[in-house]
Amino acid sequence: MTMSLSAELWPDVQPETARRLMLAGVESFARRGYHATTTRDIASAAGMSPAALYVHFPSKAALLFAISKYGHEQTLSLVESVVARETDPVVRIRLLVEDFVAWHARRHTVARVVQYELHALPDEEFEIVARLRRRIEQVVREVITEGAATGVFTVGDPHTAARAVLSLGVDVSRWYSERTRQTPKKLGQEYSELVLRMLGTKLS
Amino acid sequence: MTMSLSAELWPDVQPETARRLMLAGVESFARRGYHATTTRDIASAAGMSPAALYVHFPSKAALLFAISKYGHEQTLSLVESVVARETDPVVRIRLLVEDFVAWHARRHTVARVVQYELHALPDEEFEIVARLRRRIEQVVREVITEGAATGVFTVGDPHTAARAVLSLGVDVSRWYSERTRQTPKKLGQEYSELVLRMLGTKLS
DNA sequence: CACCACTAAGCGAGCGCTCACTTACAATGG
DNA sequence: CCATTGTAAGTGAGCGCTCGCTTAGTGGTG
Repeated sequence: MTMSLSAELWPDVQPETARRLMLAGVESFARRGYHATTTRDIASAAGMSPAALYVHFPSKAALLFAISKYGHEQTLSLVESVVARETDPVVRIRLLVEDFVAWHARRHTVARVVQYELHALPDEEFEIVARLRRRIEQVVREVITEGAATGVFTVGDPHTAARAVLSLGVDVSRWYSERTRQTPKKLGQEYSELVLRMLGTKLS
Repeated sequence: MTMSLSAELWPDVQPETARRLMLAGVESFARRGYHATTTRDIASAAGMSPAALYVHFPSKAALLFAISKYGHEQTLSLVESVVARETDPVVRIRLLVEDFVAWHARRHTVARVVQYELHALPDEEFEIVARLRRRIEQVVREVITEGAATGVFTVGDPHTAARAVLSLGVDVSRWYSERTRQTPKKLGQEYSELVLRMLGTKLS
């Protein structure tokens, strides 16, 4: 069974038209940026009239927020689920980077909007996604801090190391494209090796 | 002797008014993004009337191009000068990362525009800065490839490793701010250690 | 006086968004 | 079983406003 991309990305958004608008929004925002895309762009990419957007979303910014919030929740739960099912810091970091990087490659269009368009959000909505971002960073930092405490990691400052790890993942969405000759999964594995070495681990 | 920030950033741009406009542009573009800033924003930040911009630049896009081209040339020459004065791959990478990261921290406002607003450029201008970017990436890749050949680096794919190194540097401009409790120089040194470990070097 | 940097005023285009209206369809009741 | 009513989803037209940029004119300088 195959399902539409929009249904795969946002399974619990209803109706399908709203999902199509989100998909059109993601693609436009990723290509041209939020401020350079017009509501007419989005609507016509979704095969509808300009006014149709406002049946499902109160504003253009609300559409961006829906995309951004959903994307941040997805990456947070991805990170949290690794921490929930593993305990060894080395394994945690390996799987965490594998999944985080693979997601930013496979979903690079969504990820680009999530990572680089959040400043276009109104203050209140921005604060909500900023909280989610802080939680993601905190999880990574705590794993590194714990590994440093037990001696499996050797890092100067866990804060800086966590920043570096996340930078590597986030930035994948900036340069990755369909033409990249490396699958998301493979890239995630390669990056997790780089990160583990960066954190001063002996590769097992 | 102190000199204005704009004169420090663009010593050979004349007259001073043009530099002030570039500085105002950098600050506006970095804060709100290219498409969200208006020519009125820029002009009033430079203490002039909206029309004054067009005395010195033919368009808003041309102002962005001037900023972007200058910034790319600066980072390229930074990278090339390290390669010109050192030969050991380990030393080259260390200094290269130190300088690249420190620049992206100290000049994070300019760097933000350079790294994240280039898609707003018209096709022709975009192609010019894209060429500069490819040269930067090429230099880094070649240093890593050479180090891998002589055995001082151990990396799976030099292409991926080069991407990772640049990602770390570029992304600094996204999160670094005046309030960051680490000087650009210190950050560069810490990052260069992370990178050397990432590339499989024994720290000397 | 000629020149040049700069301004005040404003033009045409296109923006986000709204409004009056139509359509498709499900529920209700005699 | 059909006529009636209510509702959600969508359209075409266009409003009020702001955008990038232009034009006509001004004041200071050599």
